[in-house]
Amino acid sequence: MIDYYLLEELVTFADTKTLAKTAEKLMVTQPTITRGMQKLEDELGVQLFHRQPNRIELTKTGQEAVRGARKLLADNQQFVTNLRNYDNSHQQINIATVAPGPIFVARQVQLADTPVKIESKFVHQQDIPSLLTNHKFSLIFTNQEIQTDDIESIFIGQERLSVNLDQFMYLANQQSVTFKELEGLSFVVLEDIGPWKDVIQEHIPNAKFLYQAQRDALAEITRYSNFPYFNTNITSLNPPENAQLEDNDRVTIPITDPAATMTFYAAYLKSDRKRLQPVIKQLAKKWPKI
Amino acid sequence: MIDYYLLEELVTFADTKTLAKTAEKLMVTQPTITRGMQKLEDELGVQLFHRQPNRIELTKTGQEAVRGARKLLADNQQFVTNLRNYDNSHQQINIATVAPGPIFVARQVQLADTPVKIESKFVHQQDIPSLLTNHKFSLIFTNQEIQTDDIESIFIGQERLSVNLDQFMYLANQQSVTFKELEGLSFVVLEDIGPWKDVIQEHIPNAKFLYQAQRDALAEITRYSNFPYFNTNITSLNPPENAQLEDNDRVTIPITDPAATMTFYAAYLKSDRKRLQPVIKQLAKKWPKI
DNA sequence: AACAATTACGGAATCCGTAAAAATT
DNA sequence: AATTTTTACGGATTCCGTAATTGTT
Repeated sequence: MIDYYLLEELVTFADTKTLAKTAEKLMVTQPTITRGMQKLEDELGVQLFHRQPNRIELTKTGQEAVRGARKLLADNQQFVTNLRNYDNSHQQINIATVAPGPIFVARQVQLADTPVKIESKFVHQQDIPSLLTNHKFSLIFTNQEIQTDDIESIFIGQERLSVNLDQFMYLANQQSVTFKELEGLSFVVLEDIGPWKDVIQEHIPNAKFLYQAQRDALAEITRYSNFPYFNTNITSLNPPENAQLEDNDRVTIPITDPAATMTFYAAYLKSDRKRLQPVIKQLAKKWPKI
Repeated sequence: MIDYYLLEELVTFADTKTLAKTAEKLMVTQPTITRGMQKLEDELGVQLFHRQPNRIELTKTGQEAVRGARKLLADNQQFVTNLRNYDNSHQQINIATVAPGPIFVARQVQLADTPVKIESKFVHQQDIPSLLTNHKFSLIFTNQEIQTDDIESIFIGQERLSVNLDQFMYLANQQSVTFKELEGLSFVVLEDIGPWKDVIQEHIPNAKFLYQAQRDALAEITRYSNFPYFNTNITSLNPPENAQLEDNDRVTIPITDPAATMTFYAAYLKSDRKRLQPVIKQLAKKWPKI
């Protein structure tokens, strides 16, 4: 077994090209590195360096050793972080999501023994497998099903987009609207809404979107202007302090296009299925029907 | 970075279930293991064990740590052997094959600077990718093409099976034979002939095969009996000491079935292409045409 | 009483830094 | 002259073994 500190010295040498700079970077003295590389060669039983009195460089085998060493070091690092994530995952249930909606539902979940923690930043669809297998999160809401050897996903519920209009707006009397009918309007929209951003940008022709980074800034704008903005059947679960968004001068009208309805699944490791069962049950139950 | 000796203690504990047995297996004293596991928990920052005064067992996190540790240890081991193989591969060219034929051709190869070493045991087709990427061999003869991200294979030549018959045998006057015509005969065959074994067993109906492990035992039998045996266009490259197999009382007749012709490719790492080019060139050149 | 784990202390092995040397640019 | 690697030696750190302690079965 090769000790890590030797691999670290080797990799640093590959980056710095001299033993002196290696020593400096690792904050030790040159002789330490000299001995380290001698020991590494000795333990591996292969020649890693071409040596001249004033010059030392990697052999082909040495370069191959560097490649392997980099991987071993990265794997060791990964092992530690994975394990800490795993430990964390098993003292509480960490939930993430690709879009804001499911957060409101997840907040309603209460478990007897296990705390539930919800990540505020959204994750990207393509990162979900590694985030689960690395135990960074135990359960991730996604709008695309995932099935792999280790991961499965289960239907949780649907979120339908509505538009919130000034009551005197010409569309305000309709029971429902389509994206097409919203053509050309200017909307105030939260900056970070995950895949919804693509949905509205693709489906509402010639619309302008005034993106707001902060939720309270958006609330402020909608209160003192008549810009339309978006709601869903899920945002009704907003906590009371955000209830100011409910405004009598405005009406909420559902959008009927299929693209305005997003289906959410909960993705998790199959090995976690049993542990997560009560959470998933509550989520599906508390999810507002359309 | 976690030191390997701690991971080794952890893995051994998982196998033995008590610190005492762990110590015994690793040939150290119990306190060493106690301290080691304490240090490991401390460095990882997670609880690996449920501890009672007289009892210690892995937590769930501990079990996860064991899985990770096993992999890290195996990877470290693999790193060392890979590197030694790599070093070896770059001081000589190591050649292996799935069938005996190409060995005779490979023996003809002579390079100015690099020695060529030929593995006597045959490898299995499915092991070729790992044998190449682990640098166990640099070039492997196979009868199936291989193309992956790292590996390519190139046509080298064809080997055609002939049958060697007693000159007074009823088929001995023919210019060629088919497998079907050999039906029901008893053949003396070398035990280890790779994929050829399947070929003859599948294609010659009701035949009996008297397998011989040793080449000289087979030579002995064929000399003092009139059992038919097999040759190919490649075995003509046999070194003189085996030339005794050339026997005037016998005739060699080619088998015309497509299955009696085997196509060989040389598989190697794409990164080795340049280094192997002269060998491959010689091989293709010295390969006897059918 | 027997067994398993832990703690305390002293010794051994390993690793490191300082100083000096050797050789090149 | 300046830079780089290597060797020699003494000190510091870490790791280990022996002995003793604690608590359970």
